[in-house]
Amino acid sequence: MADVAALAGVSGQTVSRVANNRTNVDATTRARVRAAMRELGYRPNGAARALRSGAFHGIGVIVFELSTFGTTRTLDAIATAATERGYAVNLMPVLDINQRAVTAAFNRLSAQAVDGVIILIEAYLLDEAGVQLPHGLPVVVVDSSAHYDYPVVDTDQFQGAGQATGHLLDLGHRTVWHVGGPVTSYPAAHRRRGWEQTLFDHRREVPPVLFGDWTAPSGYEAGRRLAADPAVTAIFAANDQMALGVLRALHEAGRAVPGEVSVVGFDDMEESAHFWPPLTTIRQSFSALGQHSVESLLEAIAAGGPQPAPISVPTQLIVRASTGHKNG
Amino acid sequence: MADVAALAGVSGQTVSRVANNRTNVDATTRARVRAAMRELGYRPNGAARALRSGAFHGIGVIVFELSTFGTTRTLDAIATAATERGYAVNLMPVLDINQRAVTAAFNRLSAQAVDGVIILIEAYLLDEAGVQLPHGLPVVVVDSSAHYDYPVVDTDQFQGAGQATGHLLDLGHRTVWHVGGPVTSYPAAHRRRGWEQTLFDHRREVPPVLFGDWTAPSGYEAGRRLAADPAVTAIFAANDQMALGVLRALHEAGRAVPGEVSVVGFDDMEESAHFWPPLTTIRQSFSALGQHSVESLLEAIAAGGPQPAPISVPTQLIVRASTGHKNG
DNA sequence: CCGGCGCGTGTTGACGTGAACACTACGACC
DNA sequence: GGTCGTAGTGTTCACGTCAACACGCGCCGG
Repeated sequence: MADVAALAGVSGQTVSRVANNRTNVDATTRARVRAAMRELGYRPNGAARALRSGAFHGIGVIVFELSTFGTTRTLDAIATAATERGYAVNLMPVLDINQRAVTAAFNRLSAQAVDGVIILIEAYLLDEAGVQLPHGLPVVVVDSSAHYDYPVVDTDQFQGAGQATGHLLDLGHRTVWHVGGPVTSYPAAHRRRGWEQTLFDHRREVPPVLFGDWTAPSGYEAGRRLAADPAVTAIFAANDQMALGVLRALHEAGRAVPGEVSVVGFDDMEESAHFWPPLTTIRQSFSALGQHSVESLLEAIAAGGPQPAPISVPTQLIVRASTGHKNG
Repeated sequence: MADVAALAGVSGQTVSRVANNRTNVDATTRARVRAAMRELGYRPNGAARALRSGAFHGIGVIVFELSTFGTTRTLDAIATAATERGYAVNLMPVLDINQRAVTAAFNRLSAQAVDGVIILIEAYLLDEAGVQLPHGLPVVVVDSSAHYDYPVVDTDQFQGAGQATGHLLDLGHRTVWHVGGPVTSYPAAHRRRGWEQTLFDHRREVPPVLFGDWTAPSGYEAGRRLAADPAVTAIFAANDQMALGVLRALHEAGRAVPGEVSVVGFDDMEESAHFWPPLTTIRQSFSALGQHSVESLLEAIAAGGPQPAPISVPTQLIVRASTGHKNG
């Protein structure tokens, strides 16, 4: 900055004023400073700025694996929303699911230049790791089961599972089998409860749950067992990837979809519309999820502290070719 | 920091020494400072640190859309590699594909606290936007067609396309049809040239390319046209998502895969193994891609300037059920 | 003709940290 | 017993920026 000031023949303060687009600078002076900036390739030092102003204009996002579909989409929405509001996004990956790794991520966090944090990993990991979140750092958790004193944003898992199950019952199926997510996952538990409650409300039998781990192979494994049981005519998988595995198992067993068996997923990945057959599923609005998290966090930052204000994002049933009337 | 120092009855410098794990601090003093830190919830100010040391220990990653599979996986690998080396990852999304948005992203970049940048968007966007990369900021481009003076890291698209095409010819197919990526995309162009060259080397007829846009719907559209042509027995799609669309179109047209038509994709997404039928594809090592980019960038940062040292990551043919002998 | 006001610009200092240097106390060695 | 080295700690200052205040000049009204 000093170099720019010298070249333009002004003081550093004037350079600062130009850099920040202040009004009280003469037009010719401004032009001279701009020229000097370009010539020297000057760019303001973010660290000094942050130090001076006390705010970093950055948020941290703690993630586990980007490879999972939902996390990625949410992160995308968060990044977009944050950028639009002039905030930078700092990615903080947790390298391993264990206490040490999570704690390490939070220590890294402490040293980072962020004004607040969005937590995208499942709450049970935090519980297990027993992490202590830094004081005075606003936090938003994207997982409705978090029992911390932080604002929470999440998809309405319970409602979505109800839509999926209800849709299958409406089609005349006696009951609905469920391929669930991992036992440890709270979102998976909410979907399971939504399914269970709907069956209960309709006074239907509740078949045993087959647990998967969100991946297509685990869905395939569950699908093979379900395909072997002729009583099974309707399956609700806790996400689209497992539904894909179920579809493959049904194809291999020669059971027609939706002729003999109907299948519903959850998430509405881009690909789901092109599975064979195209998958009926529950659409989550990841963009709404991301936007709300950023908004909540920035509110908390502005207010100087976190204020719990849970937000629940509704889901939408997308009917495609993988579901049909029983014996239809 | 001053508060901690006062509470522990030491100078600020000693607190600094403890925070940085220097050796020359008495054990009892160290313990006292640690206790004071905990009590006051002290965390070092990243901005001041960066200002003092001149290095931010952070890298920026410029991305367009996280929703595309390859970008996400690469970003994941970059984040992991960077974190392992003690670097923070700053996500810089380009909100729109147009000159203004790209330029805006680069301006944002200038103000950000990063020591270097990895560019994950396609090089042609940079060309079109005519952006001027900041001076003195090391850059690595993940797109082998970049003609800038920066280190370049990319998957060997040409080799991969050759493997895919060669595999189909080995199975006895007369020639191979191609569903290509967007005309503007250089990686798509490389894959197209790899396919073309292989057909040429085997003295086969080169059918016209059907251009898609990487998405399953565009693959579906291309697939419908190919399905209508009985001469088509082998299709190489430029990515797995388009291959998925092709598969669906073939199913709908009643053409058996691989009985009548063989299909190969590119990327090896997690789901590809569970498509119906499971998809033969070309696996890219995204983790290698990410790791190499980070390594190249950190080298450039350490050296004080970028040094072109192109890295090409090999591909691997993964044979699954979607390909078979002609008329087999 | 003088006081005051407003605009454009310069000067000073502080944000939190850590390198460089200064200093003290104490043990080892000749 | 004096000199030197070393471990532990304190003091000073600069990193780049910007808010707060100070200054000078021209213009207006009285």
